[in-house]
Amino acid sequence: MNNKEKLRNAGLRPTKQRMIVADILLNGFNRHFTAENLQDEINSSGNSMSIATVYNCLKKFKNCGLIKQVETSKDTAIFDTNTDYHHHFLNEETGELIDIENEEISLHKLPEIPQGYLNNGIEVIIKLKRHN
Amino acid sequence: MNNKEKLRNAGLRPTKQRMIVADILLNGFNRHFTAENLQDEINSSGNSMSIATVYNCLKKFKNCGLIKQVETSKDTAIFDTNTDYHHHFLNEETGELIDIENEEISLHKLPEIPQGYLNNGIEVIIKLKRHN
DNA sequence: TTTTTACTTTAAAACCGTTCTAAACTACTT
DNA sequence: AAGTAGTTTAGAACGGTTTTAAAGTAAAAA
Ligand SMILES: [Mn+2]
Ligand SMILES: [Mn+2]
Ligand SMILES: [Zn+2]
Ligand SMILES: [Zn+2]
Repeated sequence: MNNKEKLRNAGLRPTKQRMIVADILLNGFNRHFTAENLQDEINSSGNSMSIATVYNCLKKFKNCGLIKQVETSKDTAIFDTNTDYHHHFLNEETGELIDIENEEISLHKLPEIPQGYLNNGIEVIIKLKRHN
Repeated sequence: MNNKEKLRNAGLRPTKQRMIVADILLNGFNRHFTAENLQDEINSSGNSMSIATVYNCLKKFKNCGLIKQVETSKDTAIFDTNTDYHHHFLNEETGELIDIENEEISLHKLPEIPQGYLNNGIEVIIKLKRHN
């Protein structure tokens, strides 16, 4: 499935800007990135895009499930092209994230979900500190 | 141990402002809160404090381990008086956090920590969606 | 096709949580 | 009491993100 189809499939109009973003993000190589990272990459690919559009686009992609946003308390939002169920190591000094594949971890015994709610995703973050 | 001792123990001067904050936060009842929540509570207790001092204080308390900060991608930092090892349910719509005690969950099989790093804390977040 | 409609992009301003600045103040040491 | 190191503060600055509103574009209707 090409990127235009992926966008249409997701219910998004394949605008010029969304295609540029899709070409960068949906190429099979996974990455963690910020809005600014993405805009830099757009610029260095010879294109350009307003930061508002970058954010609009990321919000749409996220709501469609084409990308995810990682749960961290960093002041900058971090997105993830890896939409599979997986977890992260977080280097708190640098903010760097490293994937933990689902098979590498196992959650035995989960707590009871509060009345009236559904489990809508589990995220495990293992914070890392540099060893002396 | 009273609050003044707790502060001294932590290597912090027991200033008037820190005592006000300690009286609110270190009373044995755990809570999740933002800087603004805390300032509101300070105000409604008849005291007042500049927002810079609230943030300074929270940073010191956090660095001393008197409180923690929860890992979430909300745009406002959320602090936690519960410093025991525990986890959270996160209602993504409202931002509300609910504690998951350590005994309620069990992580079997942890991934190998990357070379040169140490495990500096694990946080599990179970995102909740309201059931239809 | 042409026209209409809804959606999208954009630069710029606004927003908002948080940090910085630098001067006044306070806790502790001598 | 005097000295000094640490703290508080109002206000400005900062940085990531969202809003605004006008111009542009994609899809639908005619
Ligand atoms: Mn934050
Ligand atoms: Mn954020
Ligand atoms: Zn990832
Ligand atoms: Zn908690």
